[in-house]
Amino acid sequence: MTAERRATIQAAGHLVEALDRAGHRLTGPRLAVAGLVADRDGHFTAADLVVDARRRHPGIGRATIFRALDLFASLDLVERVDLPGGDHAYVACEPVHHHHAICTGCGRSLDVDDFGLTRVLNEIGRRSGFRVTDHRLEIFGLCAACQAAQGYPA
Amino acid sequence: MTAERRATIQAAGHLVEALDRAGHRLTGPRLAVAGLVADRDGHFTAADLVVDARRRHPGIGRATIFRALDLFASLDLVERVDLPGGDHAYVACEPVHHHHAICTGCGRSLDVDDFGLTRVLNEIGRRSGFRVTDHRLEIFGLCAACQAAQGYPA
DNA sequence: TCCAATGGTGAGACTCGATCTCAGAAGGAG
DNA sequence: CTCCTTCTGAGATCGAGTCTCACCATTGGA
Repeated sequence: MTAERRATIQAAGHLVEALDRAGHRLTGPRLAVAGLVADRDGHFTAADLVVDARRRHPGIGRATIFRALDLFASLDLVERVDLPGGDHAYVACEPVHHHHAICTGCGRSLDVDDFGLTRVLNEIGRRSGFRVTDHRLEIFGLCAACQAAQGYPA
Repeated sequence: MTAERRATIQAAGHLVEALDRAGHRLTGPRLAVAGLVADRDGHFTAADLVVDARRRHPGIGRATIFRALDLFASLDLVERVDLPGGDHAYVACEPVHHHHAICTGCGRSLDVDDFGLTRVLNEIGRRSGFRVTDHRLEIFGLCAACQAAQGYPA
């Protein structure tokens, strides 16, 4: 168990470190979920993780996975996104404000910073009298690799 | 029934017209749902409409309401938005591309046009190689009226 | 070393929004 | 009116997410 634990900590390094820093216990199940999240490439649903867990860490309960995801989300280690179809998904990400560009081809997501959005929001507030307190921008499209694969011109 | 039908058509005029134009039947239940949507001020959940319907048009099934909302959404007469809490809601809107600013005080929503967002998205695409095909911007905050009510300085 | 307090866990029941199914009821072209 | 198609209501069903509860693990104090 200790070897597996060490391997997980290595794979999910920053997740584990952030958990520790926030004063949460580094339990086996949490490390396992952190590992599954770290191994995921792109967005995933809670159900995806449940399936992964059943395969790679049988014995972990569904509730524990939801709890771990909630915890990660509360620490901004993971973010909830809403797919165009209305499904909820999660994306592992850095704990700073940014947005996600989600590739509809491969499902990977790309962190995107502000690029002037704040200015646009300020403009909206100024013109409409609306006091913006929160916002969410989700971008959908094709990443460079998927464009190439589908023969788009560069 | 015909009088009620005429009244509904008047209240939910553009919804009904759009349905007709798209070649869908103007049935009683659909007109009723269209009327409920038109009477709503701000965002609402499917459950809200179900409650409204039970009161004002008993006899309309739950499934019918969901089907009508799906239909309206497919015609861009109504848009699905995802509230910060993760709930799904709908907003009646004009069938042109725009975004919603949702007031967390009163729940009303304000249609917002582009205000430079397209430029931001283009910039994102240019810098990252991502080919943006779709996006969703949701803005949360306080409308002018709610700010005044809560004593914010102008 | 023991003990109690705190925090975490698995299992399974439960909630509730949303979808599906199916028999029957309307719309509407002719 | 007749017939075909589309639509509808009722209720079953699904499924994501939450809750409860008894039990386990870790920690820090004595």
